[in-house]
Amino acid sequence: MATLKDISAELGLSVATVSRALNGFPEVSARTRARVQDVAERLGYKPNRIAQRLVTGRSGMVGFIAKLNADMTADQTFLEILTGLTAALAERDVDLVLSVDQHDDPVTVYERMLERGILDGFILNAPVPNDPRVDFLQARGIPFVMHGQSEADVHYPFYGIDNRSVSRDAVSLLATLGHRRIALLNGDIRFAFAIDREKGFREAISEEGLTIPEAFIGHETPSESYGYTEALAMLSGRRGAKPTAIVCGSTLIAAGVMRAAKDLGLKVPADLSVIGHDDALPQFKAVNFDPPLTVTRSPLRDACIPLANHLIDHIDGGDADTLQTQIRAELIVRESTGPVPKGDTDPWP
Amino acid sequence: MATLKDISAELGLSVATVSRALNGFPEVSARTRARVQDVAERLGYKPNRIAQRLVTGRSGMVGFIAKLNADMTADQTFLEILTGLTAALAERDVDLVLSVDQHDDPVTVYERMLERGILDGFILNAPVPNDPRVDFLQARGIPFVMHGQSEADVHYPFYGIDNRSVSRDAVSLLATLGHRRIALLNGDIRFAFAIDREKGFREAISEEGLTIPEAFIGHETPSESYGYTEALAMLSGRRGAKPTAIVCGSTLIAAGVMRAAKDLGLKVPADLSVIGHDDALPQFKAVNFDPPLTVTRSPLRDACIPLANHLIDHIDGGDADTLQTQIRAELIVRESTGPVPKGDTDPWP
DNA sequence: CGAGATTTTCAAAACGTTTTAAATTTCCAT
DNA sequence: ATGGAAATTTAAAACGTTTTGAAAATCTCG
Repeated sequence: MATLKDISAELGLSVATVSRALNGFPEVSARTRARVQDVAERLGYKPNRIAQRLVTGRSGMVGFIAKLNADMTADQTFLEILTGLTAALAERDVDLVLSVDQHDDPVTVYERMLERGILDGFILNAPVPNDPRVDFLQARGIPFVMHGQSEADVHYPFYGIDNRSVSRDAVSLLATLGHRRIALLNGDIRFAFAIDREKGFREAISEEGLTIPEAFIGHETPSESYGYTEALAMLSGRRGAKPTAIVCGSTLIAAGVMRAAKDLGLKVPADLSVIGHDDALPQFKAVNFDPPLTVTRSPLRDACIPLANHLIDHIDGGDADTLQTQIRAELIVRESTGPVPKGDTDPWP
Repeated sequence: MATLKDISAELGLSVATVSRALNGFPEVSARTRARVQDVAERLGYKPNRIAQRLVTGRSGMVGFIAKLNADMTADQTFLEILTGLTAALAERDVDLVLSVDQHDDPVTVYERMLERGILDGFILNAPVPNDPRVDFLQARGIPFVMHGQSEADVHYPFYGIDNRSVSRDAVSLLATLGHRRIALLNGDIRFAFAIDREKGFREAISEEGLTIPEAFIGHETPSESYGYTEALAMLSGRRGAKPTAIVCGSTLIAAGVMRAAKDLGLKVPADLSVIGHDDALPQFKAVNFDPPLTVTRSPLRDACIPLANHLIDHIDGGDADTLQTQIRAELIVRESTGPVPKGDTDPWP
């Protein structure tokens, strides 16, 4: 591996000048810079990250810790994020150090990774209210970026979608179609995104002058089978009046709901409207549902580039408060939503 | 962060002695060592990896590159390996740098990660015959460990199962049960594991004095739907004589096969015996199949610790030829295999 | 007690980079 | 030419560790 010394020896310059020339410092003459770049190119010089880090305190490496579910599985969304993230970070010459957390204490893994002293920062996802990781990292002054948001007024960089609006848009569409009995099958309520979705849902429901019985709000780790069993329970009439529309926390849940409808002989959207939130995972497409699923959509992959940029900019000294982005998910109306069935326009009893 | 200098200053020793004391060098007196360890403990000293790497040439970081499928997905096995690997590496104080490869050229990502000069080695998986990554890394003298094996006589560390025996054990069991028409639904034949499975399958078949029509050997990226459609084609009689037993490359394929059997009104194992290879993914258990699936079993998770150890030992100078392990998968007979159906004992026509 | 051997400790160099402070060169107006 | 300002380059220090070669301390035994 070629070093600065090799280049400087070749040109009879000092390493300092070579370093400056390569790093675009203004005080090196154009001629010298060109000669240096030439030789650097020819020798295939790449700065040694390790040496750089030792003096600058930066390593060009950030950490990501994947939290496993209780059943020791991780979901596809995690893979999706990982894929996009490594690509986005690579674009800015940053590497990703990964750890998979199988423990219960949320911060010990962060602590352990920090001990080695090789990380410039972290990417966090799936925030919970008053996320302990935030306190931990802020207390130590470690930069991080959050995918999503746990509270309203925070002072760290984040990128995420407006989850309240996700539910509001869904409810608003359904209300416009005349639906009065709208159920919610939400994601795991421990997480901020699900809390916000529920909040937005309740707000929108009451703004539409509607109500929502507690039996028709559910939340659990998204899975097809959760959607199936809950929808079956709701649509069978076992819980009283049946919903005419179900808002789903994910396409996976929506798939289960649609299977339940099918098994009960209900037509979508004639008898039941279904809407889901779509993270746009490549292996599971809402548009291929039968009928194609109406969704609020925000591809996970889209989050990766801003996430990487926010973090790196913050590490580079960027002000946290300016590195906050919240976008609105797109509402895509397909064929799983339709007018409320005639004669089914009563509100919940 | 406490440094060696802090400790040496506190004790009035040189940093050299402190370094030696902490690293277990024999020439430091027991008394001094104890004092040093004491202070190190009290100050929470952790060696700075970056500085260590600069002088030793070791970083304590290894790379893993996940290759995405054509449809941009990655499978659960990848997650499983990642989980086990980060845990096993952490046990020996090594970190995992991850990259997800979305390109076609298999080595460019390795090249890019090497450029940064921060990796001690790589963990490779899913070898193909004459794997180009092997040539590339060997040419550069970069240590690596392979999960699986592509050829018989290799000079790099590896850990994997004997895939020929996987098929042989399956065929042998089925032959003992009287089956004469045994089909194979293998994994993606580009990979060494699938090639070996097919090789072992053909060997065992001919050793049992049987034959195998080409129409009843299939291979594709494992999926439930692949198992379903292929089994449907084979069992419908569309291809001529039907198999009485199907050997599956994965439990996923086996699940599809069993669904096909069910849809055709065939009972397992009365009408059809099914056997699969089980990587023991936590979210998908062969024992929960209906009926419980007979498998050759080798938990992916089990590979992670030896994989990590082989690599680290190799980086530490261990001879590659001694760091090679091949284990035999366990045959677990459950209820998806049974005697050949009476009157169905003819060989393939 | 003292020479020699052994054990223990130390100062300094090294790894490859960035950066500070100082030195040199170049340029411009007198 | 000359003085001084501006532009460019340099030597050296620093980051935190390991390691080399030498020095100091301790032990051994006649």
